[in-house]
Amino acid sequence: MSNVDNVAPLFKDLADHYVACQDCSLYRFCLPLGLHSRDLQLLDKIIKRSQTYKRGQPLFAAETEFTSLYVVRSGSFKTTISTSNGRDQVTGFYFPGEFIGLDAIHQQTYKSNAKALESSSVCELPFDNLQELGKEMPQLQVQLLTRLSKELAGDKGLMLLLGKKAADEKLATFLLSLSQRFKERGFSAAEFQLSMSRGDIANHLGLAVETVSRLFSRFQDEGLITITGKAIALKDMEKLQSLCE
Amino acid sequence: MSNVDNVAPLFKDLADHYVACQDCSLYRFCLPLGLHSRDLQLLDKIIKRSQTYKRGQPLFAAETEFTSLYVVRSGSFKTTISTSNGRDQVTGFYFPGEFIGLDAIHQQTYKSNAKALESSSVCELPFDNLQELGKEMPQLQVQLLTRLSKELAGDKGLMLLLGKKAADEKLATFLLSLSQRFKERGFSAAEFQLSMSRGDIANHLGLAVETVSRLFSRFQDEGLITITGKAIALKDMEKLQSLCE
DNA sequence: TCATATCCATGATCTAGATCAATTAAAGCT
DNA sequence: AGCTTTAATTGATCTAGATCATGGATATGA
Repeated sequence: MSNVDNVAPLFKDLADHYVACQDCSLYRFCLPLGLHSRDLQLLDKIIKRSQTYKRGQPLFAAETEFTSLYVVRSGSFKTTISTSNGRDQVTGFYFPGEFIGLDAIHQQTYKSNAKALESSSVCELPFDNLQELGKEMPQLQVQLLTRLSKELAGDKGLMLLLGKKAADEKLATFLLSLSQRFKERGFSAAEFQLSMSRGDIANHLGLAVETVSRLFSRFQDEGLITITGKAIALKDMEKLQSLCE
Repeated sequence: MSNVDNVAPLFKDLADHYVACQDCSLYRFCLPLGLHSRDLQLLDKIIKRSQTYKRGQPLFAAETEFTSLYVVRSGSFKTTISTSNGRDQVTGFYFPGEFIGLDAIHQQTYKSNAKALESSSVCELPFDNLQELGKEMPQLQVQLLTRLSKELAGDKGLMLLLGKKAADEKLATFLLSLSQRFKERGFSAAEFQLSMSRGDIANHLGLAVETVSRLFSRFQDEGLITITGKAIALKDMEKLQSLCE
């Protein structure tokens, strides 16, 4: 997640320093929520925090062995799945506190590709260790279940978007979803950086790049947004909202 | 799930008689898989098995309080979500052994509508009881997690379908997905009844009814299938497969 | 059993958004 | 700093599939 000058950089140091769960600014979005202090320390021990990823670097690849879940610590990622003939679909964008890899549990194989969109870091949760811990920590299992359920609900919403919405409704819905997630994390809901390319946005929404580009221009002409490169400001949230239906 | 004459009716009596989990023909698809006999009996006790639903009857409605997960025992269901202005998207079809309501866990509110497509029955799993049980039965939690993960992976596949596939690819993919699920359940992979309407299929695939109707006719002309009303036979699986990409 | 509603098939037409094409603007690299 | 590659914008054209329209087939129900 990129910063905007006028916004408090809540997460800026996460990539650089070791931060225990209990001191982490992501605590309230994250897995440990609701765990007792003792349990939290046990969880803390199994988390690998070393990794950082550069723009474009893969976190994992489809069809490789599932070993770990990941939680974004800083930056952002995208996931994609592919047809056998090479077309692919961006299935999600992931920001600090969000889980990546949940759809790999059932077959013990990653089904998606995950790539960093900018310089990013993650907490790695080796799944076997997590399950061991879960046996003595029902609360942890509940958290995991809740996370999975939340992603599932989000994906149903995306199915509605992909199946039933017009291009402008899709883009408006997408922008407000980003806005909401930035807001929850203490960033400005109105101004932020798009860490993903126009192509990624288009792909994710089931549109052509050109359509997204034209819509950005049109939205700007209509006073809904201002956009310069990757920097976007939402100027008329109400109208954007009404566009989502 | 409807029957076809030449197929062994594995599940035919489930709606009529009480069947304990350990005697249930769905056992190997279902939640109890891997539980010890003692645990199985405990699970068995919290399951409500009374309900049957007629064609069109709701199992639950969106925006109502989440109380239970459901597993289809016989028949089939569809789930839908709606935009505020009344358009809706069929998010899934559910057959015996499949879970309904998993996306409601995180907000304790059903997000979707679930409706029976034919005379159907379910096992109701009150979620609070299930969680109580989960505290002493890690294996149960693992099963739940796995189920959620599987549905999540399926939905990512649907996103690929909705976002990137052409109409004929969508329909072929859909038919083979049904075929696969029938096969897993001991029914014919080649001949089955479509319990859902053309409209439901079209909606689910992000198409117009007319397009689905035309495609069924075209597939029949091309010798890929034969279809008479709700009865369909897949005549050329290889070609259908190659259409999916 | 007949009536009425819903579902399905097929043809004719239209359009949102894809594709093609050319230009400009940013990012990376050495 | 300049060179090369990739990303983004904008315009012109095309097309897959939506929409509109009609008639036939299947259910539902008094």
